[in-house]
Amino acid sequence: MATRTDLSVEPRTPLSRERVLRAAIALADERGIESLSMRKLGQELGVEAMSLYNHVANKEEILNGMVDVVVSEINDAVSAADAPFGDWTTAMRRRILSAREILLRHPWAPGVIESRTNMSMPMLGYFDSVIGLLRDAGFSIDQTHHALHVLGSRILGFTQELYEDSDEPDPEAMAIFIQQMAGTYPHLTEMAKQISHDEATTLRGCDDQVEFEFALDLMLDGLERLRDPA
Amino acid sequence: MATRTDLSVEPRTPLSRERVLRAAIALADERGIESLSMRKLGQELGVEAMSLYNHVANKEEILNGMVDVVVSEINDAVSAADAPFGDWTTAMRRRILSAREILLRHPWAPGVIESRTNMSMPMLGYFDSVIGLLRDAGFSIDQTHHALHVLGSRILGFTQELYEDSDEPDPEAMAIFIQQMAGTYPHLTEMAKQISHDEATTLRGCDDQVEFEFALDLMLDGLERLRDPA
DNA sequence: ACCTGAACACCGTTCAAGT
DNA sequence: ACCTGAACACCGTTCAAGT
Repeated sequence: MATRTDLSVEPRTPLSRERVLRAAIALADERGIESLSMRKLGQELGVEAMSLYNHVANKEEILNGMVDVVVSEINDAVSAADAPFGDWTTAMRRRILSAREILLRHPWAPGVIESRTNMSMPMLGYFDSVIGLLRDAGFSIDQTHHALHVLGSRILGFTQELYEDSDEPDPEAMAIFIQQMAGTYPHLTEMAKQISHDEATTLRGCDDQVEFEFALDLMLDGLERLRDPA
Repeated sequence: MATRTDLSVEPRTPLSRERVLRAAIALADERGIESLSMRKLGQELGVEAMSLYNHVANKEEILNGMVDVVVSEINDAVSAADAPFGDWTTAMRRRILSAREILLRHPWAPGVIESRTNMSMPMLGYFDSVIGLLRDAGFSIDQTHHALHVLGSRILGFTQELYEDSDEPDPEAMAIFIQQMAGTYPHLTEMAKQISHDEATTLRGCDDQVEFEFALDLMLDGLERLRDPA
């Protein structure tokens, strides 16, 4: 009982670049990106921090690798959901929303993606297919370039969250805030009042998914108008 | 010559919260936000790092304060440029572009703003006036809320830069890249080719100001259509 | 070939001690 | 009231030494 008999099956899986990346992603998913240090990652793998350097050059390369794994996941998802018919807006819409689904499972990814300075192959592949979709729809190269800037990070399924609503709605604190700030920030309080009123139905400050799709559709509409000038 | 006579004028200006923040902003502007450590900031002020804690609670509060200074700068600029006539799109356009002008002088600001978790008074004031502008233009509260999500960080004058083009254009490396990647990423190379061709005129990969304004105008058009449905 | 311990140069921050 | 030195608990990373 005290000793494992079948040593050949689980003989302390050897370290590898892939295993390091998988562990890093799991750690960031579960405990947040700020918990990802070389020492803690080593600990998670039952190894000293210094051993990691046998498989990755440095922490920066771990972050690069983590992004690549996630973007590859996105590439697989969108190419699986590829349908060769329908207009380009619905194709783009579906693609972006499935990218978003994946990124929602990796809350650290947007920040890390943003901090990368070099394009990796999975990322190049993703953008190449997005550009292809727009070109096939009839956009000129210039228009396609503009479209990428319009959609921005939304192409990958995320947007900059200016002050994400705190996890706790805390209607009482909100009520106090509204009362105190009514004089100083009349327009803001008016809006906060309505949002906290709607809260009964949506349970949160605002429904991020709804807002994401609203903004996405507005941009796709604007681009569609650009493509085929009346 | 060796001794300063007029000691009363520059008798080693006493430390203060304001002086700490000003030095922090100057340091981040000149040497990048990654150079902003308590020890280096103290050094810049001719003081030990630990002295800073007499004027700010911790580094987090320094970052909060830096953002507040910059956002106050934006508030001053937009209220100075306030004109009570013209349609809402031109008013919003001017406001956002002058915010952008200020943020371009503080390259660290977008990242730090994004990492804040609490709204400060200057930030609340800025958003209140943006909301007021939209409400006065006739948008409903819901529409105004959507508009904020559509514009996102663009309201403050910046957007997430997915891979900012490296500072050095390096046309030779670009040519090699294009040749190597042509088979794998056909659409991307087609676009890169055109961009590096235009480079003669624009001197950079792409003109960020032009792209920012293009995206902004597309969004303002989309919102305007929403406000007054035909 | 892979893993380790000790060490280095950095962090933010606390605290008792100085003036 | 303000500043300081020493110290603590953390970082990423190097390197000589182990097996």
